[in-house]
Amino acid sequence: MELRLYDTLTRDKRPFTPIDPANVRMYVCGPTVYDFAHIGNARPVIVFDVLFRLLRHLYGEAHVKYVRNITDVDDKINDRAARDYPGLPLNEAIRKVTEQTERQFHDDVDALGCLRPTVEPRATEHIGEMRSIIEKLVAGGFAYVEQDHVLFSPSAMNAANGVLPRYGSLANRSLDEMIAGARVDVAPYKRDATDFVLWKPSKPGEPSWPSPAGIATPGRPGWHIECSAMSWKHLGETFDIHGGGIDLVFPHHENEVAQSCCAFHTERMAQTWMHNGFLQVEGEKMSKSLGNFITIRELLATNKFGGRSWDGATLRLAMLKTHYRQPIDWTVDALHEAEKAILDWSDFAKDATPVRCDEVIAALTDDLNTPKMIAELHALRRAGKADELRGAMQLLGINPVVRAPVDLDATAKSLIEARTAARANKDWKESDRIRDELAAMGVVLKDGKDADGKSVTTWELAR
RNA sequence: GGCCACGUGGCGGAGUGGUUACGCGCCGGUCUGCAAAACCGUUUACUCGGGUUCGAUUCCCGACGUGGCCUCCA
Repeated sequence: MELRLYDTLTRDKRPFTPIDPANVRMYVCGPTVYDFAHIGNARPVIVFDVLFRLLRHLYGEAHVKYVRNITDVDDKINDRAARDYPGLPLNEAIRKVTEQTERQFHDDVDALGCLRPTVEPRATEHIGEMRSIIEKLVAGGFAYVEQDHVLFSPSAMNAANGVLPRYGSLANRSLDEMIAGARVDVAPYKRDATDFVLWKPSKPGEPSWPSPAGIATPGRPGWHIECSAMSWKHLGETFDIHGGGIDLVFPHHENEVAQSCCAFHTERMAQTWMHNGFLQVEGEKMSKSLGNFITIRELLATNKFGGRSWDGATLRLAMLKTHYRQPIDWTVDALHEAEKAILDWSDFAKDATPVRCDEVIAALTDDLNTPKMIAELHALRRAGKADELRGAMQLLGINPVVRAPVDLDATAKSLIEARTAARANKDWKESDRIRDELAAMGVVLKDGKDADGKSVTTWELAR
């Protein structure tokens, strides 16, 4: 089965051919660990988890390496640490913040049914690789030292001959366009407005490491260099797939390409660039100021969104209802719809034996067409193919939702008995009154018949 | 201002140069004492204006609208 993926760089969908089918390599930009991940953060995590699962299915579990970094050096982390642990030395406080946030992140994405990546490297454990790349860039004439900063020069990159890509090719804009569009003052240590920071000096008390390029003052890395360093360490100079949110295309991924290709003299950093679209909440951009900011944890464990909590599988299916490159509108209605399907499938396939389903896989191989895939799941349900449905759910990480068995209190039980008696006497008025009373208590009755045609009443709790 | 993406039936959301998406909802039916649940069935679409074509929702141009990037951001 041929896998086709859309590449942001070439802006077309084409057959995916791994550099080495025995070692398919994917890198995805992961979280900056300073606070709970929000539902927008969950989108790339889920989307690329589905791709990871598909690649494992196509090439074998042992032949796919998925790297998702953890950014644990950042101003936001420093601010958070100083705020939350004012009594501690900054470095100690930072470690508390990053360790705790990393745990929370893992708990959340586990609940969403995501597999752990093969490697989750931390930025602070790859400072040596970052320094090494920076040294190569300075030696190659692509970067320069100024006021204890090391800066990358896109114009030097574009002036160089050879195999290098043109700076701006991923973001599809020229250097001139970037200069024209720049709306911030150019820092005094920059030669050109488009130069970006590879390394910067640390203020006293901030995390710091020995600086590269002969700089005496200890410093810390710029934002973009970590991904070049970690992908190099764990995947090599070039690899197959690089993913992330579409907002990362510029400047983050453009700069990664510049760093890696110039350091290693390569034509491409990744063979395929994949970017998921943005998420809105109830038709509006999610923001703290609008009051619609929502974390994964709040969806899973509080009543903040839609007045109730939601299963991880419901959130996952709701996320996959929209193709990953489209913008998605995160709504309560969509969650209700996803939950209806999850509960129905879970019950329908609860005793099934998972078997593979080629139609579902075929939908995914078309650039992760998850809406088509979901249509195939509905088709399996309609056709009564429980084993295939169960197998497809398993492959996709959609874990069946099983409600913990609950018991009714004595009052409700006696009411049900009283109603059964009333029905036996054809006292419909009393029967309906009791049914309404139970409904008000949140107990929904279902009248049916057993195999012998005898009247049977079952119940369930309303949600 | 520059660049990019998108605009499908009541709603969500795929896809295609000529044929059923799918789901939710609505409506109808079966079932039921009546409902609910369940099952079955029906219904409605391709922003607007040009162009290419035997034929366009699908390709091209333009308009309008929405969103994103250009600054930290999934």
